[in-house]
Amino acid sequence: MIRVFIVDDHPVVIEGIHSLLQNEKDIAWMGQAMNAQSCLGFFVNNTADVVLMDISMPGMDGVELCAVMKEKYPGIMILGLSTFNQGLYIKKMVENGASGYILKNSSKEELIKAIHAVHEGCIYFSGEVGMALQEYQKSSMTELPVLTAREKEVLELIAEGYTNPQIAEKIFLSPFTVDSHRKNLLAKLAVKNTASLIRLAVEKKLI
Amino acid sequence: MIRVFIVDDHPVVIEGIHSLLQNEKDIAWMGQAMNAQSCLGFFVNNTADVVLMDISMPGMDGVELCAVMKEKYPGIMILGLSTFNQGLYIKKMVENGASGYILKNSSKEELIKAIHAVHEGCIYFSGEVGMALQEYQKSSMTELPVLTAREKEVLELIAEGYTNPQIAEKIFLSPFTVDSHRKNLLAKLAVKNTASLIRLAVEKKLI
DNA sequence: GGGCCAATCACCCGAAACAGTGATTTTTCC
DNA sequence: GGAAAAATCACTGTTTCGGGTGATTGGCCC
Repeated sequence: MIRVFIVDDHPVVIEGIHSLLQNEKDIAWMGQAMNAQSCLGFFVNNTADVVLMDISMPGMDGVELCAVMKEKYPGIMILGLSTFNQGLYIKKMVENGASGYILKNSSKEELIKAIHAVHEGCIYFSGEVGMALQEYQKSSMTELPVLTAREKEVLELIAEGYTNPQIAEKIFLSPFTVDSHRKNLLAKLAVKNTASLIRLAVEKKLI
Repeated sequence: MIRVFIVDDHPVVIEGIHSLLQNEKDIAWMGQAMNAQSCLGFFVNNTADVVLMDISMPGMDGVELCAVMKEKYPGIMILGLSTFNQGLYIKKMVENGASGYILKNSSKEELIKAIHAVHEGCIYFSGEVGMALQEYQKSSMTELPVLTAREKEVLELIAEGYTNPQIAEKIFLSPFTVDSHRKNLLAKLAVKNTASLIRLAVEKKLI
């Protein structure tokens, strides 16, 4: 028996999902909340196995609530719920501990499949969500100028916190040369200083 | 009918999975490869729906091969395969386009469930793998000193590439004050310069 | 009300980064 | 074998960073 709780600020969604689930024999409806506070209030004296959580809510949003819930009750599995199919939100939700993510217009089958998968400890994204997530991952890595081997090497060392003279010593080059590579990196990646260089490098997974 | 291909350098694993799948009516065994080159060779004249891919192989490893395959044949779904249950590898594999990941000691049911999910475009991680991935995410965010609101604000602006004087102007402070916050950031996060500061900040998702 | 700490501002100094310019050698590729 | 790209080194400024040191104010907690 899987005990399910839902947090969503739209009564229509709560009702809709409630009715989709009410005839399922292995799913028990534990209740609902319309905002983060009342959700946290519920779990003081109660519990559940799986929480369906809207990603956008007034006050504390789903992403934050997810982190708080997982901190307090690591055993409760969270399934993200949203009308939007956007990679960024999905990723954030998962980084904060959600085990899956489905769209509000999912079919009954998809919903139930997701609840079961999440309850078993699996991580699950339904078809369209999975696609969106992969598209998002891909989009964050395209359109990058090609860096040479030396440039990558220098970039790595800069990211590790070494200065030009230290890098020069480490890879047996003149500090002038290291400085040249550094300037080329700034130019190629179109950034103006070390801070934005490293940020870009980490975000685009160059290092 | 789901056409399945496998890449793994261990004949035992290939045999084992082949025998697990051979009685499945909706799964067609397309063939196998024992390294990246022969896998790429196969797909020049053939195709498949789902590729089971070992993560560690001699020569080009699964993570790289995954990226290449997805680049050339975006429609082919890739399911990572490994004996190790390590968050880092799983994450890398998914960042490179894999749609799921299972352990080599998975049960027949898990294997088939994963193949179906991946074929439908879903992203799927079986229970223990899902746990490992979440543990890994969590571990990358712990043990951080608490930053004050101002420090976070300054950190964000540094990461955007602004210098101390520019930041001072932007948030109406003395450049000296901004510099103080900056030095506090370096001290609190125990890093020696802007490069490592920004790297840490991005990796720990402070910005 | 006394202690704590965030937030603010101030100065000095040496080291590092950044901008600009130019040059030579080695590798790579057609 | 010759052009293009990468890799190397060099010098000169100016700006920014980072280390050290210290001070004042105001809010918060017990």
